[in-house]
Amino acid sequence: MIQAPRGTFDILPEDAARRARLEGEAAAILGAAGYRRIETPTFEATELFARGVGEATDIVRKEMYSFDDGAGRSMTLRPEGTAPVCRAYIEHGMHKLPQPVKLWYLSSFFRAEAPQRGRYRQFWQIGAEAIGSAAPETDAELIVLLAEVLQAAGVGDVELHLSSLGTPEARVEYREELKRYLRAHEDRLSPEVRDRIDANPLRAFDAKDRATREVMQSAPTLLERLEGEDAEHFARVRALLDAAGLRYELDPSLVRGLDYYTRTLYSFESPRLGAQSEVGGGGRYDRLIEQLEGPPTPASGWAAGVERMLLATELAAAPPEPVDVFVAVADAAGTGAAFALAQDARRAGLSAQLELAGRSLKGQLRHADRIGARYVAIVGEDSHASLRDMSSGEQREVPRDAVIAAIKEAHP
RNA sequence: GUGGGCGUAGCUCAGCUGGUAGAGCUCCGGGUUGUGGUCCCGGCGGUCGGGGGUUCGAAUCCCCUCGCUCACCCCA
Repeated sequence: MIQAPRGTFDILPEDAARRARLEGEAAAILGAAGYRRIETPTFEATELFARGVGEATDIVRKEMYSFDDGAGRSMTLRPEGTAPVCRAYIEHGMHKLPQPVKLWYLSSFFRAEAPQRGRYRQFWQIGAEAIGSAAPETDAELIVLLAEVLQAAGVGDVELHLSSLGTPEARVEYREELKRYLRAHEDRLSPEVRDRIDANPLRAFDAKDRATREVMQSAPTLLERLEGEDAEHFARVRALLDAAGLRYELDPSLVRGLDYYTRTLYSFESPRLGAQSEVGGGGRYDRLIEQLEGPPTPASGWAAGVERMLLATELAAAPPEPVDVFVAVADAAGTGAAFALAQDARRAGLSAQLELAGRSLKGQLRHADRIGARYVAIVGEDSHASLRDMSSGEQREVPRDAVIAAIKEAHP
């Protein structure tokens, strides 16, 4: 049997209905804040991610689905949304629009990871990006919007972790300090952390290894080294969140695996999830546009995992569409008339379903009951139809061409 | 890539120490010679994940393999 590829899944009708609801909630919240929808291609030039996400990241090093497009160019199924949106911003000259340009998307992404609860190889994210503003208000607003989307999705009991990375220049000095500290305690670090001391020392804060964690407890943090405008920016973001009544925890160990982040950094964690507890997160990325050969442009944004939100919520599916009339056939002679009646009913604005499985009349009535049909019109060979009210059980003979009017009269 | 758990009908599962595959739900038909929701009867549906081995005999024991899943790692 051919199965869906490992780490992928089918979205069956019931699940699709839950997703449609989630999409509606997000569209309303983001739309009200002036964010407009954008969709970018499912695949992009590999170079976009190599440069945008960072050559040193796990995503680029081992998680991309890349392929040759047949003309010698390397393409990659998008592993994240920020770099493509920035590419579109640059390509369409959006720096000439009023800034910031506020965009949101709901798209699927692809990463070749080992699947587990809340982590898939094709997954969906809702994301929002505000490009062209360095203001701390932009970060705070984005965080508040993400909190609202999560709230509307039914993911209420989340914890917000907040940090700041400063600017890359400010980080250089700190990185050296951290490297010196790690080397001094090298013997107690896990092998993975030790191997990354030079490549990515900040990731040591992420380690789950016990001895490493103990070492990191007394490690110098970037948060305490923030100075000047970086410190002011962060203080302002915090003040705005405080004023908005949003609770958060300062988390100096918060480190994201994407290279493009600067300053503000955050994640929302849900205790209802397993090991993959992050439902959404993001931050500021003031250098990315420039790195992709656009004009120097500050920006900020986040992404939230659709599957993770759905795992952490009780959000019910939208109720199924009501069926005004089910057109049943009493004998084969009536099938043509039944077909026409169902179509006429739909043109008249009713929802109508037709018997399509060759069921017995008893079976047709049972089916009509299951799908919640309000009326059943039983069409036979003569020019009349039996119109049955399924809730009362009352049934009367009606001229076939008066069936629709009779239903509309009862349910205007 | 590494480790734990699990793979029996479309779904949820039973099948004890090996004896020749079962239930409930779903679906279809009938009871009502043209009529739903309850009830009754019947039917459709299974290479017991796959391969090999032990045995007179394997869903059951052994080995290998594949898949799913949770975790490490990483992240949404």
